[in-house]
Amino acid sequence: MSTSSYNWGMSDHVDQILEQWKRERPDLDASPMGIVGRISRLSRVHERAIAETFSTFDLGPDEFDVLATLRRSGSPYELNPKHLRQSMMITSATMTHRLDKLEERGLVRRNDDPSDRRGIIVRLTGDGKGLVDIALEAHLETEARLVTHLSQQDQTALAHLLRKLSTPHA
Amino acid sequence: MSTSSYNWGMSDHVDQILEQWKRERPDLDASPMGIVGRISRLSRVHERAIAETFSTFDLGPDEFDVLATLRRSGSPYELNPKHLRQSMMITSATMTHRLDKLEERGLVRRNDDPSDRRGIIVRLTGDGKGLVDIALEAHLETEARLVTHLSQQDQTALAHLLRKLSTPHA
DNA sequence: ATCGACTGTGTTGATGTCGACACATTATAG
DNA sequence: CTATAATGTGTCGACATCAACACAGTCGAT
Repeated sequence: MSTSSYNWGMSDHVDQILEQWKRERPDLDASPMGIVGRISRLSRVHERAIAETFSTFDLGPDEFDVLATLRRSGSPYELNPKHLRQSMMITSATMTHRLDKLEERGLVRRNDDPSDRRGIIVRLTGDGKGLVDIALEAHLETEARLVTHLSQQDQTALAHLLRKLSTPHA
Repeated sequence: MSTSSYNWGMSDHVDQILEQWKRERPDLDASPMGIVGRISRLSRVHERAIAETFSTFDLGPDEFDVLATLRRSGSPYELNPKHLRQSMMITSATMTHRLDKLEERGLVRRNDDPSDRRGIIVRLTGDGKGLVDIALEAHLETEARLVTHLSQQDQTALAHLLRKLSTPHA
């Protein structure tokens, strides 16, 4: 049982699931799992590979997300927690915790927001910028490796379809 | 800032990220994010919608996964924890915890494995089967809703490309 | 038949995440 | 201007998950 390591190129784990449902619940159409299920599963696989890359830099994917969001926002690498939260779809509790850890390590700093006394502004430090800049290169190499076995055309087509799926109000 | 609600059908969140990297790190090719990043993000969005559906049945997606794996394995709805773990890519600690909860609620039962005294066999109870059978229908409706704005052709093409991406040894 | 390596399950401690709430500040309605 | 609602950040308690380890049972080489 569990033909997990044998794969002759046509059937993946999700295909097996679809076949099982077809047999057990032929009254239902499980085809959406062909998309949703694979996305969920791929996401888990990718996250592990990515986490391994970041472990080289003593970073978690979560921490990298914060640093990278600040980095790509451009100089002076400042954003408020609300923007960061919305960008990465996490709650305020999680963001507070992440920022605490990053601030302890000197990778970001929290400063007062001059325009709103409730708010703060998170700023990438020099150390933070240096770390994210090198981690980013390793990260992109990992991501490239995860998709290399697709042809360039397939990669383009897949990205296009995923973008369509991401925008319900098309 | 955050043109989040403005969307004329071409640009999504990941596109904005790609543009930012292009500006800040033009030396790097961030295009793999067009696939990996979207998969990660879609997975989070989907998981929330799916979790909401299951909450109707006082189930988490994690618990449903166990019940559904047993259900679709067919009568007598028995699998060992190792098979379940491999199928859903979690550790033994997590599986033990999930089974504890499901067993407390009377949805599964742990029995001795007659062929291996180390092992056990997890069996779906009548209650468990009843619950998973109705939860499955609601779940599939949710999943169908998540992909309906793609044409049938796009859905087929996307599923096909995702399967390719899922099988590195093609 | 025996000894060592491996396997299946469970335990423990740590961590990341969330929901619900708290507090101060800002925005809005009258 | 004042009262009320909304907002930005943080705190607290609960929970799912993981890595590392523990232990009993099985397998395999000799």
